[in-house]
Amino acid sequence: MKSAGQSQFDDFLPHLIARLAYQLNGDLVEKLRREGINVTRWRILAVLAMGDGITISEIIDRAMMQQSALSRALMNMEKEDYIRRVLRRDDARFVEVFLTDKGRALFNSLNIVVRRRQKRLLKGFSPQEVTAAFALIRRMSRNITR
Amino acid sequence: MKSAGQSQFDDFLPHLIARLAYQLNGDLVEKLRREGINVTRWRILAVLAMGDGITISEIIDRAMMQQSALSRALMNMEKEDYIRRVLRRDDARFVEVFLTDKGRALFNSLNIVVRRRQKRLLKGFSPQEVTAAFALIRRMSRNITR
DNA sequence: CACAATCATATGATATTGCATATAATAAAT
DNA sequence: ATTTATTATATGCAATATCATATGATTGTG
Repeated sequence: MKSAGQSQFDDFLPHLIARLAYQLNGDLVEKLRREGINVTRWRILAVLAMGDGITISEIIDRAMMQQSALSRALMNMEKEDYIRRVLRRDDARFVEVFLTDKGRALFNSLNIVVRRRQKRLLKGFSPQEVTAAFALIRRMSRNITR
Repeated sequence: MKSAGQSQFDDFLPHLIARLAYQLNGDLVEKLRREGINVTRWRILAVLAMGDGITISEIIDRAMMQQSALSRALMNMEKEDYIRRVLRRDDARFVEVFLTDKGRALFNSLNIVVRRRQKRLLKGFSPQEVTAAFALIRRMSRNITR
């Protein structure tokens, strides 16, 4: 009875994906905790490290979070001097967000460790399999957004 | 500069997976909101629907959440008569959790809708591609847990 | 049998999130 | 030039999550 239930779950792909993301996350959380930050803040750092001076709305798309949560996270991160917010000159509705040196240093120190996760995730995959993995995830992503 | 950053992100598989899970989640949230429940509660219902009478610890594994969060969610769901908790006879450390009729009815009404997501996720996939998709996700899952 | 160790769950304190709505700046319309 | 809409971000408040620790039950040990 129990094993039947379990297999029913394992046949449901959205659940398997959620589980995989959860596992990946748990792995990350441990590392981040030692630095005193959480996944939300890590994502913000990562997004900004790929290119700063972007607006809140742009961060939302890339960091996968809600506007209100982001707004508050940025407020706290600014207090702690990881980022700074600057009103855009020609249109003061926009806030442009920049990494401080402290923020960039934190990103760099974590990124080395975090990048290893991809290798672990793809351990034992042939180059073709790696390519296929990327293609598959992207394809499912597109299926959902449309 | 910005597009380079974006592509750097897109080459990072853990991020793509997190994004896909996030998209799936957002999609789910909309449906659940109409019924007045959240993703946490949905997962609990789903896990129990696969087989009840299980303990908190067993739910944790399957529903992908923390013990303290689960404990509180169950407390609220019991108040609202979706589940009930019963101490295990021979070992009162354990709590066995059961769906009530109300809980089961809610699960059934939502499950029909939610199951369609898998079809959408896999839209345009051949049977072989579906098989490959499951295999891939499971393989990455195993890579992470080890 | 007392006593420590272990296990399963609950809870206090605090932080974070989510929803709804407010504010503030700019664009568009009359 | 006002008024109205729209866009971008912030915020009040309630719900939830997290961390650390407490409680209560059982098992093992001297």
